[in-house]
Amino acid sequence: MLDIKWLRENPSIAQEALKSRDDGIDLAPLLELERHRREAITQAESLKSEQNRLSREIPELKKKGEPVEELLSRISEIKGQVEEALNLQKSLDDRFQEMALALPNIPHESVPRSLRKEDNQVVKEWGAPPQFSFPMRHHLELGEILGLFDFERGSRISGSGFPIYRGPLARVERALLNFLLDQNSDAGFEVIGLPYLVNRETGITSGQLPKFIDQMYHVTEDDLFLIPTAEIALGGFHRNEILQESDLPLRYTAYTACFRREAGTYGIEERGLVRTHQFNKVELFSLTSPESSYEELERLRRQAETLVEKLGLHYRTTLLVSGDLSQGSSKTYDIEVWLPGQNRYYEVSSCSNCEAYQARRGNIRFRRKEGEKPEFVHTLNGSALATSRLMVALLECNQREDGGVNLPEALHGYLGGMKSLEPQLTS
RNA sequence: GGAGAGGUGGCCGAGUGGUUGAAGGCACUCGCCUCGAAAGCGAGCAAGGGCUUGCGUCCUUCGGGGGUUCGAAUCCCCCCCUCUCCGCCA
Repeated sequence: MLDIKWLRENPSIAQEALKSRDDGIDLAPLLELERHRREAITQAESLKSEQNRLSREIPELKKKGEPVEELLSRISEIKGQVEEALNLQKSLDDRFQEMALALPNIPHESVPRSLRKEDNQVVKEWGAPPQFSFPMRHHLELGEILGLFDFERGSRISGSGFPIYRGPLARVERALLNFLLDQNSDAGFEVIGLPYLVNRETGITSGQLPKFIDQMYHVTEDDLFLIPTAEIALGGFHRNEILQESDLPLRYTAYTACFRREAGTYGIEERGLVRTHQFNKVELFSLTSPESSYEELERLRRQAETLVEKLGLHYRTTLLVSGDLSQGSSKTYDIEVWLPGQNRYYEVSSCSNCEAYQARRGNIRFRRKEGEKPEFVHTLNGSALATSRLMVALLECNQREDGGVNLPEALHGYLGGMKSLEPQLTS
């Protein structure tokens, strides 16, 4: 949600900024509707005020023992008008809310303006793509050799896109999750355990609802939604709160399973673990004052990069152009690891500053000083990290000629001495 | 799922139809007092929104939504949440 007052006062700046994200956005109807809405409010409130004033005269007349019939008929007359005005206001307001909730955030000034994701800027590269002196294997092949996946039974019990990890890989993922949480915790992020199902209001807070409802698994019986990322649940964590300035920044990290319907996406080039309906992810989430949120964004990015570095994976960091930003973000860095099997980089982390976009939707505020007006906080989120693609990278990048895979040193302590995945001798 | 109790301002807590946005207390802010502080005394202290250059003024809000009424924190209905007991269950 954007600041409607700001929008009203800076229509051309806003329009231009939004066009840089999506050509199709036209603010004019929204602003027009907003004007009508305010007129309707003024009208309804002045009528209501009159009704209230007349009502207050009744006890006085009664006290004096004078008749109230005439006054009552005047009131009932005005009541009809009040009701009519309120209905108009309500319908304008509903339409306005609907349009306003659909608007994406304004890109930060440091974000390159372009609608083409090919224009995303690589701002950092670390390490180099692995070179193989033998025929490189796709992670599915390695999985076959090492007995790591069971896609068939995964689809038997759930459907396609619900992979099953077996044997050592299941343990490697657990090691990864623990490693990631420990690292984040050491970096000052509070580890919290979250619900995976959230209510509608929480979905709206993060910007996921109402627009992307078709991408979420929806439990209609209870009107709950399976989270596509822990960010959604974390965004709702402080909903409707007024925090103290001294509370900020608040830093959280959480592991959750993530659920995405991925409606409309094709999976042919993304066989295996690259795109699935359910995956595991550790998330970072910060709430800060407006003036420190961009500093915080760099912190999140740095934290995520450090994790990839400790795992020894080649990556690059890109600054997304305006047209590639997600709904709520003002500025986003993607961290992408190289997947030899796909012959391209794939996102393992996305770090975004949503500024006040989510805070406004979820009414998350803070007060600088006793007696001062509350202000909206800024919220930031970053994956640190998503494990399925990480595991693809670990498998494909660290493979040996015999099909075995060496595991990074950072995980050894979490694996009870296991340092590699070895080809099975029996089948 | 069944029975009961409850949900009021940053917190505690009064309030069963009429200037109650809400007594009282705590916390907080300012002033007096004091060398200074505490105590004491006095004053202030909800959020959102409309109109207004401003002073200000009006509207909404006592878990959420509907209803009754000229008027609802107070009465009625539905829902949500918390607590206790029972049932069921990882």
